[in-house]
Amino acid sequence: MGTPAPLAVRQSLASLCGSCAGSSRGLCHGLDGADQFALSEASSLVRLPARGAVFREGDRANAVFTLVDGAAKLLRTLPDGRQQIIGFRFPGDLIGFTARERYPCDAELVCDATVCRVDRGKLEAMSRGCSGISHRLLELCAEDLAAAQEQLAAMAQRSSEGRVAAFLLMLRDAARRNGASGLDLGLPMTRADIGDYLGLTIESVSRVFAAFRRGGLLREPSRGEVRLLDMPGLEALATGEGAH
Amino acid sequence: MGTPAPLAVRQSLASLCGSCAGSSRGLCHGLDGADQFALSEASSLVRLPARGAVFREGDRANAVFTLVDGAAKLLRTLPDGRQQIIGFRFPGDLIGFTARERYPCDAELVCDATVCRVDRGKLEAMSRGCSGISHRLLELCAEDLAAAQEQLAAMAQRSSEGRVAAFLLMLRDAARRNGASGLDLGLPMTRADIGDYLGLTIESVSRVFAAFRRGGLLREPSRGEVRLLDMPGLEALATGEGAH
DNA sequence: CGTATTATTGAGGTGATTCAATGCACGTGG
DNA sequence: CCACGTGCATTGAATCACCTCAATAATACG
Repeated sequence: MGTPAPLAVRQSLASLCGSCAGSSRGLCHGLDGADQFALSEASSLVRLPARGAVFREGDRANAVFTLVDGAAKLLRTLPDGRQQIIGFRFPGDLIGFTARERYPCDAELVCDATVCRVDRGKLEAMSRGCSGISHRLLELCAEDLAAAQEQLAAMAQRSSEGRVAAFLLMLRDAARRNGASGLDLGLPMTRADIGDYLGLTIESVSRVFAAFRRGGLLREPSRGEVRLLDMPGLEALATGEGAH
Repeated sequence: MGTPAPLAVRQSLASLCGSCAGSSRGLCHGLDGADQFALSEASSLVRLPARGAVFREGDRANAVFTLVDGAAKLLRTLPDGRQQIIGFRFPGDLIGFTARERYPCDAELVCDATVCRVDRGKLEAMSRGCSGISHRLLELCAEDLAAAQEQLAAMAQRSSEGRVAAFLLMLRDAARRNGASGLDLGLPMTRADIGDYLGLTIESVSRVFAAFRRGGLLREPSRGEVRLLDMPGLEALATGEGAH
């Protein structure tokens, strides 16, 4: 992990950075070539299986990760054993960035995935040197914060249909950021995951999906896929029309 | 606003910084004397009345504020006119820090308050110079993020009693950070504010308070004051005993 | 003192949950 | 190839928690 990446990996990272610089979320976004190169020197690609943990709550936060491919969930296990899902992460998203010594939650993959691991010490050393990275980290943190607060607002006073609609639109936005149309979505997470995220039971989630299907808002061509058919309808539900 | 603070104010800031350096949350925490002085040079004290706005959603984010005294709420106005309260802030808390160009939400005072205004340009210039401030900002942002995620977890699957209990404990923690016992709390916000924060109606909030009073969990000696009588009971409710 | 604002309390309705049963897809082993 | 088990999703019926609507009470303020 601490050793320099072999040439082949370094090259894949270079191209990776090339692509993630185009995204509005990646770690490299807005960095100049030198910074990007420095970053790729400190990083390594890791392939992990579905249900694998990127890290666990309480682990020493020795690295940050960029999700290259796949999908992950951030979660905290509650005292009574249930899990609260904090959020989902998609390709291009940063995972595990914190100012604390230990990770504040688990990061678990919902399907096979590839992550780009960046050593924290090296990242911090770099961020002291070049203010570009340091500023970028702050931006990312602020963005995460805004997203969390957004979601908070979303969650508190929305009906089950509103929550699921908002969730689907979030999924759509994530897909769009990665170049997809936003009409056909991968839905790698289970109903249980969605429920734990939205504060609903499995059954409620299932019923809402069924209602959306009946109402012509979406289709599910197969397990793990959704096609959104009525964006305006979903937007309306998510925006609180159906708040109560 | 852009002019240097008069000597009297500067002195009060010096003492302010002295006190806030003791807190674990203030902007100055962990900064050395020189940094603290530089910071006080860039700041000014402002006194605002209850219901006054520190800033509004969409305003250019030209400054960050430390709440010196009083209490504030952060909120977003929903399309249908209701307000979603993102969070409450208490003395020592930083308000309005963002990486974006504009504030993402309103900041409104729930009672008369004093804030310490720091010009953003100066703060950023300083943060480029001394990495102490820059790192502190990142820490604060990460802390806010953790708090928001914590609250998210709290909110989603808790009963009304659990939510109010969690809210009271949050208030207690804020009071403790400012040196109070945590038993007698100021409760400057209305039931409506609490409801908008917790995703409950005014009536539900009122009923929960009534139930807590009947159950001997707390007393309300007067409007705007609470005395917590049964911490373990409240903790139990907040921790999800009464999850459903 | 009267008015506005905030808080409380009750009765009834609605939506999400709980409990329970069934369906469906997938992999495994006979 | 089919029987079986497992995990995930769906659906139904009954319950319960919170909301809505409405009236009253307490408090603050001019």
